[in-house]
Order: sequence, then C-alpha cells, then structure tokens
Amino acid sequence: MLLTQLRITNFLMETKIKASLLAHFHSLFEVEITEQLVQFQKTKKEFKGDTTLVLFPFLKLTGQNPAAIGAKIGELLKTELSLIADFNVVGGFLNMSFSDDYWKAQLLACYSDKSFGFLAPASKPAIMVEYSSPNTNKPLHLGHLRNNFLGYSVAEILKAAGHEVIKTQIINDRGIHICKSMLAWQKFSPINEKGERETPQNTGLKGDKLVGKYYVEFDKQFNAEAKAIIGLWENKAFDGFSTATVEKFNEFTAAKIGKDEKACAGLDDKIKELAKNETNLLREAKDLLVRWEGRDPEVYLLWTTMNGWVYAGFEETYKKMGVNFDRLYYESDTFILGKDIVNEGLAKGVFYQKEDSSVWVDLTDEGLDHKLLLRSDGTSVYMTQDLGTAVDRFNDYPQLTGILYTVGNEQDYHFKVLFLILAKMGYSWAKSCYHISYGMVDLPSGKMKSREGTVVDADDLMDEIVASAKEMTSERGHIEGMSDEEKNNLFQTIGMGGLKYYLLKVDPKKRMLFDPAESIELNGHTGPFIQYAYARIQSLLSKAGSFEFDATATMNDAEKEVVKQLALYPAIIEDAATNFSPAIIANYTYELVKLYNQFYQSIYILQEEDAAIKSLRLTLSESVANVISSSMSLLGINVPKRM
RNA sequence: GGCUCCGUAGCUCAGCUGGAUAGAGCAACGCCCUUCUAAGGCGAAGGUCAAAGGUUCGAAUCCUUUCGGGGUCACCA
Repeated sequence: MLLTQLRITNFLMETKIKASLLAHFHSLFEVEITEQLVQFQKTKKEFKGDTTLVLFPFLKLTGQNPAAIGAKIGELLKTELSLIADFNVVGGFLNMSFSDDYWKAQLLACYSDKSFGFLAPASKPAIMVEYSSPNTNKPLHLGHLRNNFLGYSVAEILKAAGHEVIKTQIINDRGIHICKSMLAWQKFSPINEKGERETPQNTGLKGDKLVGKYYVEFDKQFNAEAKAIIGLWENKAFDGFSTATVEKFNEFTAAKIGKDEKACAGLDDKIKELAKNETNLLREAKDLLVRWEGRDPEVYLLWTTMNGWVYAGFEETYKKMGVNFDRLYYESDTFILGKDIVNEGLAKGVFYQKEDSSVWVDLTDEGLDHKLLLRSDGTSVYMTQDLGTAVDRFNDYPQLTGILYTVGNEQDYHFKVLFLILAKMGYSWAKSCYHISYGMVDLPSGKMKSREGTVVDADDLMDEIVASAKEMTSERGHIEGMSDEEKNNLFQTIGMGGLKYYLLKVDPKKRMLFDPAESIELNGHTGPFIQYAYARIQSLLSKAGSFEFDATATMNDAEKEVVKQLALYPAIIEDAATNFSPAIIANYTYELVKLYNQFYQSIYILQEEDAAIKSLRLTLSESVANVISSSMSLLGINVPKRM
C-alpha cells in the first residue's frame, strides 16, 4: 500500500521513481512489472543514499542478477529524473541519492509553510471523537488521563489531516450508582452548626472528590450491612427474609462443603450478592432511583445539586489536563433513546422478542452470541442507550460520517456488537464507526483497583508532576529573571508535557506500565527532552537575529538527515490519522530531535563565516523548531521559549 | 472453557501490511562544557525477537501448534 512507502521515506520522489520505472521497465528488460513489485525502504545508515529500491522482486522476472538489474535501473532513473544525483548497488538493493537541490527544496517547503504537513481545515469528512466519558461519582484517575490525552490528541491529529472534528463526551449521570452517593450524602454527611451538610463550599473539597467520598461511604456501609445479614443467616435467623432467598442461601452454603478455596470464594460472592439485595440501603437507593425517574422535585434538586458539584470539579481537572469538548451528551437525556430503534429493529425482524417480552439480537451468524437489547420490564440496557446515542448524534450533525469511541479495551466486545447491530439496522455510517481501544495502565505494584485503594487520582498525579518539574527546573536554573507567573507556566508546561508524552508515546492499543519515577524523568525519550531542544533553538534564533533562506549553500550529511526527517512530517500526520495513533507523532518527533541534536553538537552555527551556510543552518533550525511545536501541539503538549 | 489482545536487551518501549548486521531510552561503564542552553553529544557493553513447525530467494514481521500473561463472555454501565 502507498501508506507504507509514505512512511518510509519521501513520498514525492518515490512516486516519481515508481512512475518512471513502470513506464520504462519494459524497454530495459522486455517484461512488464506491476506496481506491487516496486518496493522502497529507508536506506540503512551504513550505506550512502536517500532511498532504496528492493531488487529481489525483479530477479525471477528478468532472469538477471541483482547487480546488473540495479545498474540498469540506476542508470535509467539517473537520466530520467534529474533529481537523482547518484546511486549504488549493494547486494539486492539499489541505493539512490537525491540532489542537494531536491533537499533544499524540501527544506524551503517546510520552512515557508506555517502549517507544514497540515491539510486544509475541514477539507475531509466530519468525524466525532468521543473520549473521557466519566462516571459522576468517581473522581478521574490515571486511566482517565490516558483516555483524555489520547482522545484529545487523536482529535487534533484528525483535524491536522483535514477532517472536521467534533469532540464530545457522554456523561454517565444517572442510574442506581448515582443514587447511592446521593443517599449516602443524605444519610451520612455530618451537619455543621449552620445546619448544613457537607458541600464543596463549606469543606473546601473539590466537588467530584466530595461526591466520590460519599460513593465510597455508601459502599462501606452497604458491605457492612450485607455482612451483618450474612451473620444472621449463618445463625439461622431467617425471620423477615423470603423463602426463596433462604433456600438459595442454604443451597450455596451446602455447595461449599468439600469444595476448594477458589470455588468457596465464588460461592461466598454469590451469598454476598444475595445479602446485598436484602439491605435497606439498596432498597432506599432503588427507591431514590424510582423517585428520580418520576421526577420527584426533591430528588431532582438533590441530583442537580450534587451533579453541579461534580461538573465544577471535572471542569477544573479538564482545564489542568488541557482538554476540551465541543459538545456534551448526558445519559439522563439519552437513556430513553434507543428504545424506538429497538422497536424499529423488531418490526424489521432484525431483533426478536422472547416470551417474557425481553428483546434480543441473534449474532451467532457473526460468530458472536445472543445479546439483550431491552429488559423484560421494557427498560434499556447499556447497548440500548449506545444505539440511541449514536443515531441521535447523526441527527444532531448531519455532516457526520463516523464516530470514534475512545474507550478501554475491556469493552472491545461491546463495541464490536454495537457496530454490528448498527450495520444490521442498515445505517450506512456504521462501517465508519470505530472503537479507539486502549490498554490498561498498570502500576509497578500491579493493577489499579478502586476497591483496594490503589487508584492514582488524576488531580494528585498532575499536581505532583508539576511540583517535581518545578523542583528539577529550579535546580538547573535557566529561569532567572522570569516573573512568578512565567515560572509557574513553565513548570506546568514541563510537568504536563512530560506526563502527556509519557502516556502517549506508547502504542495506544498496548497495555502500559506507569512508573511514577520514570514519568517525571527529564532525560532521554521524554517530553522535556523535546521541549528542551525547542527552547535551545529559540535561544539560538534570538541570538542570531534576522536571516534569509539562501539556496546557494551546500549541505552536509548531518543537515540532510534532518531535512529528510522534516520532509516526512506530512506523511507521518497522515499515518497517525489513519491509525489513530499519537504514538506515531511522538516517536517521529523524538527521532527528529535526536537528529537535530547530533547536527547541533557537531558544528557551531553562529560562528560560521560563510553567510550562505549560516543562513541555511538557521533555516534548518527554525524549521525544526516549527515542526516540534506543531507536532507537540498535536499531542496537546506546549513548548517553552526558555527552560 | 469459547472469543480476543499481548510476549523484542536487566527495565520501559520502537520496529510488525516480509527485505541488508533487530533499534532507542533508562540503569551500569568511559569520554566531551574558556564558543550558540550539558534537560545535550560521543563511545563501548547489553538479544535464541516466548518455543516449535510451516510458507518464502528472504520471517521479529505471515500461517499453525504449544507455553506464559491480560481482557471479555450480566435483564451492570
């Protein structure tokens, strides 16, 4: 495919070479070739050349040896294409060097275009990118950081690739879990001397943290109550419990006899579930949900109040993260949607109804299972809502061609089913919906588990990283004369840049390890390494004063290597956009900076006496700075003028 | 168990739509600041690309199997 070649080296020249080869191959070897046989790869460092043509595919076809084929093709291309300056054949590889003029033209193209590598805005179809999508009773954690940085970055990359992008999130603001924190707050919040329960105002707690606290409190009390009930059961105190429940308890208890530890734990879980269903707390929470659905004014007021706290808290966190959204969707608005679609599917015969009137879809033909779409009591499930929301979005944005869902890979199956159902329903856009599935973030100590308290809170983490950036930056001391505001911005830029780069440089699909010590590292393959290169170039440019691009200078190898990497940028953006992978951008920029640093350390730019060479080097430096700034912005990372 | 993703240097990761001697960073070792910011550069060291078969002129990359790990298989979201 063309994309591979774009990625490997410069796309313009290779297209030309390929065209020329297709046109003239017959005149050299008396046989025709197909496009697939023309394979390029990056020239290995130890050989001279800017691109390499693989000759093996032609061996059988022509019946000649690689050296002869390479020489003939090389000669041909050199005469046909003036920009090919030289070539050599090593083994089965034809290495070609492009002329200085070619590389200078590439440099100029990069230098003179402020939005080098970007396609015209909104020149490609509109896409919606969903990310974040939090639960309103849990503060955001490390996993959300990966999600948000990833979603935001993919959206920026798609914009750069010419798409119109609508950033959105769906806020999970309803359901029994929300009622749990509401109930816990009502029951367990202490009341102060003014007669108020805890609020963000009177406690100084961030709203999402306060609500999260009561969600945890609910769980604590809930478990305690369930445990007490089990205690009663174990002492044969079955008064007030239904016979069905008692029978089940006895059944599970009997089943435990003679079983191994693991099986017993499983049965204990079942007993716990049984007991939980008998708690007053759950009954009250369910009651609250019924009242909420009936729009009971008191419950509704409580709900809007507490959600208001959470949103204010999230807003603060998003601001710190540097992410934003064009449009918000709330589950409380969308949870009823989808039922119509299910009924429509039922009418069309795409779905079927069981005797208990629950609605299902049969996906066994696709190698999957039967999936529930409507409960027997007619209420929606997760899938129902997602169907409704998707259709709703296409109604809201008629120009939309697809939706990207940034959601963890534990939901791979869900999205597979969702897209399948949409396709079965006949929505043509179903095929352009895609699940940006990312792996879990592990900690060195193991998995993050909210129940065990091993979650890393997003706010805490960002604060710690910025604090650490402050400490380390102050040590190195390039900040004299900065105002406090400038300093704080710088610490923010470095800390967040480091964190974002750390989370984005890894292929999103892969599970990754979050090592706190490594995440604040400033050396090596890190965000600050890249930011530092940018700041150093800014310093250089300000010392150099004004200059103009001079095409008369000759280029050395180190310079050419940098230009080659710069010229790759447009293809890299496209590659990152088609693969929804910020990691491609991150790794590209790292390469660019390494190449630039090698060049930078090998010569002194400002001491250069030849004006043409000096201006060429400054042009190169400024171009590199521009691409750093541009590519980092695609990752949501800022770059500092000084650091 | 079914389905699915993953396994590359001591550690964290690139490379994976087949091509030359598998690359970085961290850690550890040795150099380079009287000249543009050393958050940098240079050097050396570190590998049975989980294992075994297969396809191919050629396999870390594609196919099969095995081993090891994750996820998922709710009238939860």
